Amino acid sequence: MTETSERTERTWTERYDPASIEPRWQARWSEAATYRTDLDDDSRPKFYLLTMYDYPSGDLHIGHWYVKTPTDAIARFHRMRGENVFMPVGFDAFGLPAENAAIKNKIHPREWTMKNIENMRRQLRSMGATFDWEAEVVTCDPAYYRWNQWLFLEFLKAGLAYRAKAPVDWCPNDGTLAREQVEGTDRRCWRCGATVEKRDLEQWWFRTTQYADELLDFSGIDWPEPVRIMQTNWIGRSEGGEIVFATAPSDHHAGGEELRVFTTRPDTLFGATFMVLAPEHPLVASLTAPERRTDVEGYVARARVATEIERLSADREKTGVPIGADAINPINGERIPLFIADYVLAGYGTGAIMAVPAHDERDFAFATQFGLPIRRVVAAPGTEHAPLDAAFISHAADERLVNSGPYSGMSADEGGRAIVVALAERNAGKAAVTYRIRDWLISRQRYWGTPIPIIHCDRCGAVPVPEDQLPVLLPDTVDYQGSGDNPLTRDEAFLRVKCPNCDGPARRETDTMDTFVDSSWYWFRYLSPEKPDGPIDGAMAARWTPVDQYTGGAEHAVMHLLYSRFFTKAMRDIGLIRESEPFKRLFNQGQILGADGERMSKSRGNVQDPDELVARYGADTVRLFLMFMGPWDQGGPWSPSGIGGVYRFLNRVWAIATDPRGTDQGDQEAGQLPAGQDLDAAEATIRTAAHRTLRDVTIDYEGFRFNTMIAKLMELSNALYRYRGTSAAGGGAWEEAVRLLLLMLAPAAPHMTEELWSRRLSAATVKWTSIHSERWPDVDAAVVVEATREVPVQINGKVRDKVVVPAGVSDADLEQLVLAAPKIQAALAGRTPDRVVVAAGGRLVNLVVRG
RNA sequence: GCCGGAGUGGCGGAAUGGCAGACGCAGUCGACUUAAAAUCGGCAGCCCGCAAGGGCGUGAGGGUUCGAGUCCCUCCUCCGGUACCA
Repeated sequence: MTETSERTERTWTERYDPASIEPRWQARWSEAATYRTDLDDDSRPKFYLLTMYDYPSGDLHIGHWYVKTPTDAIARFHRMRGENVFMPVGFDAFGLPAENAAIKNKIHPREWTMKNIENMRRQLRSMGATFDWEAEVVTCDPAYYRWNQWLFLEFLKAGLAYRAKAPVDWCPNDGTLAREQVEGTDRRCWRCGATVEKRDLEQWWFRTTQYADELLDFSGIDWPEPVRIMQTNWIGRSEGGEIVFATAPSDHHAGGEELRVFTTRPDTLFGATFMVLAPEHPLVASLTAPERRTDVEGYVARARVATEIERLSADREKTGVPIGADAINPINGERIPLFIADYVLAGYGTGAIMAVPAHDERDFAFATQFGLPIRRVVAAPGTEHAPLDAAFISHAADERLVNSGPYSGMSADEGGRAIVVALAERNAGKAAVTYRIRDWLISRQRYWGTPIPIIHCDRCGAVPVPEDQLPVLLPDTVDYQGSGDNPLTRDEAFLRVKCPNCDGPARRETDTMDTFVDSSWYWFRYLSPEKPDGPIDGAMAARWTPVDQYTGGAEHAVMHLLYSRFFTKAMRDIGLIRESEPFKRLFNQGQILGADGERMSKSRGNVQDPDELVARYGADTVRLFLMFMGPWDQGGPWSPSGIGGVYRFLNRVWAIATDPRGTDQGDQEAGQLPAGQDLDAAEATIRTAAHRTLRDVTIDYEGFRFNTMIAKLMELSNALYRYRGTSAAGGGAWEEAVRLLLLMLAPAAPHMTEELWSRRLSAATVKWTSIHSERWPDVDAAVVVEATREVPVQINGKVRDKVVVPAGVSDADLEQLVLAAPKIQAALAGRTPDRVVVAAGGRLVNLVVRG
C-alpha cells in the first residue's frame, strides 16, 4: 500500500485535461466581457473582422468550425498586435429551408429557426471564439428587417428599384419553385411531381445594371484574383455596335419595322446570312407567316421549358425554326431570312442577333445544320477562298476584310469602326456597350422573408407603405395547406388594407425579399443593432467601415459579394454612407465536405458533429486540427484521421511547459544533451530555433497559412522536447523559448495557452493577466542569422553533392569550393563544366557539362 | 456548355522557377512494461542493388529554361458558381 502510493507520488505529473480547462476559461472570459469591443475606443487602430454569418440550418457541423475558428485566430493575433478588434456574429435567419421544415414537420418557420439559432449559439461559444455577442443580428427580427423595407423604399425613391415582369418556374400545386426544387431533365416539381412551367409575374427589381461599370473597378480593395475575374466575367461588359435591320415586306406583312441587334463584330456585317430572334422576342408573333405559325408556336412553347444553362450549351445540337419572314441588311440592302432559336436569349442584348456563321461558332453550327450560306468576310492573306470547316474567329494583325464592298481590304478593327460610322449617318446603327449582368430580381413568392412594403390599389397602382407604418410585420399565422405556395396570398388579415393614397380598398404585396437583401448590408447593422430610428449609425459607420477583413466561402464569390458591393454604392448614393466598397480585404476559405466528398447535410447523413470531437479531445485540439489539415482556402472531404497527432502535439507542449525536467520512460537518451553539444551550444540552438520559428510563424499568421504555422510550432516543440530533462531545460534560453511557443500558439489554442500562462505567472508570483492581452513578441534578429549554410550542387540539373560554406561567401569563392568537392571531382571525371550557374543568392550551384 | 479553382507517397499535405515529399496520420523496428495501452527513439516515395550507388517520379501529352510541382499550349478528372439553396 505504502509502496504503491509513494510510487504514484513520484511519477505523477498532471496530465493535459482540456475538459477541466476549457469551460473554466470560457466562463472567465465571458464574465470579464473580454471580447465586448469598445467601439468608441480610438486609442488603438481599429480592425473590423467579419466572417460570413450563418444560415441556421440545423445541420450543425464541423464546416462551421472550419470557417470560424481560424477567423478567431486572426482576431486574437490582431489583438496581440495592438489593434481594437471587432468580430461580431449573427444569423441569416430568413430562407427556404425553414419553410420546407415547416411543411414537412408542421413546425412554424420561426420556431424552427429560433431553435436552431439557440443550438448554434451554444456551439459557437464552445469554440472559445471571441465573438462580440452583444452586437448580434438576427435577420428575421422585425428590428432588422424593417430596415430592409426602409432601404427598399429609399431605393424606390432614388429610381434604384422598379417593378417589371419576369418568368418564374411554376408548379400548379406548389407555386414558384427554386432551381433546386425542379428535378430531372423533364423538369418536375420535387414535391408533387407536376410538370414545371414558366409563368410571367410582375415582380420587384433592384437596378444593379446602373452600377455595371463601377462594379468592374476593383481599385482600392484587396480581393483574390479569381473572385475579381469571376465578377468581371459575370458583369460581362462587351463593346461593339447596335445595328438596326428592317423587316422586309412580304405577302403577310408590310415590313419596315426595326429589328435591333447588338454585335461585338460590326466588321462582319457583310457576312450576315440570316438573323435569329429569341423565341420570346416581342416581334415574333406579328412577323410569323401564317403557314409557319404552328411550328413557331410549338417551338416557343418548348423553349420556355428549357433552362438557360441548357439553352446556352455549346455542345447541344442547335434547334430553331424559320418564321417565314426576312430582314434587310442596312449596309447592303440584302434580304436575309429570320429564324427563332433558343440559343438567343431575350434578356441579353436586344434579344436578337445577326448571324455570321463564318465567324461565330454557334452561328456556324446553326448554319451547318440548316444548310444556310456561310460567307467569309475576314481572311488572312491568301486564304480568302479557303473552305471553312469551322468558324474563323481569329483576330490577327494581317487579316483583312473580304467580300465587304467598299470596306474590303481594311483591317477588321478599322472596317468595324467605318461600318458603324456609315450606319450612324443613316440612323441605322451606333457604337454600343452591353453587359451580361441583369438587374437583380428581389421578389420571392414565399412566406419566410421580408415583406415588400407595397400596397396595390386599383386606382393608384403600386403605392409605397408610408415610412411611419413600417415595419410591415410578417404575420405569424401560417396556413400551408401542405403545399409550398405562399400562404400570405391566403391571409385575409394581412392582405386587406386601405390605400395610403386614396383610402380606398387595397391589397398588400405578398412577395417577400430575396434573402440576399438581408446579407447585403448586415455588417453596418452590427455597429448599432438596436438603433431604433435608422438602419445605420452614420458616425459608427464612418469610423468602422469598410470592413478590414471578410472571411467566408468561395461559393459566394459572385452573388452575395456582388450584391453587397451594389448595396454599398446604392447606400452611398442615397446619402447614408461615404464609402463605395464594403470589404477591403477578402479571403475565401474552402469547404469541408462529408467523408463521401459531398456537401455536408442532414439529408445525406454525412454530417460530422463537432460536439463529439470536442468532448473527446477538447476545443483547442479541434481548432488546431482544422487549421492543420491543409491550406485554409482548400477545404476537402472530412476525415478525422490525424487529429490524434495534433492532440499529441498539445500534450508535448503541456509537458514542456509544466515539467521541463521530466523524462519519458523508454527514452534511451533521457537527460543527455545531443552528442557533441555542450550547454552553450544547446542554449544557442534553442534560442535560434525559437526566434526563427517566431519570424516564420508571424508571416504565416499574416498570410492565413495556418497549416504551415502549426507545422513550424510542432518543429519547435519537437526541438524543445529533445532538451527536456537535460541541463538546458529550465534555463534562460529554454524559458524564453517556452514563452514564445505559448504566445505563438495562443491565437490558435487559446484555452491551453491561457492555462499554462496563468501557471507561469503564479509560479513567478506575478499577478494574473491574460495571455491574450500580451503583445506579439519581436524577433531577435541577432540570433536568427546563420554562420554557415549548405549548398546543393547539381550536375546537369541533378543533385550530386552538398557543400557547407560560410554564410557570406562570394559567388566566385563558392564556385571554387564546389569544384574542389571530392564527390563533384569524381562525378566530373576530369571534364570541365561548360557553364557554372550560381542561383540567385548562392542557394544552389548547377554545373552544366555538355556531351 | 460557360466562368473560377484543384489534381504531389498508403492518407492529409510542404516546397519566392533552384535539394520534391517539411509537418502530421497510418505502417514498421527498437526502448519502457510481466504484458498490453500510453509514451520515447529509429526507419520509411517507387524500382534495381548485400552495399556503395543508380534509374524513375508531382493527373496525361507537348513546349520554354542551365534548371519546371511551379511558367506556356492541348487534353482528362474532381470541386464551386451559373442569377429563386444560402
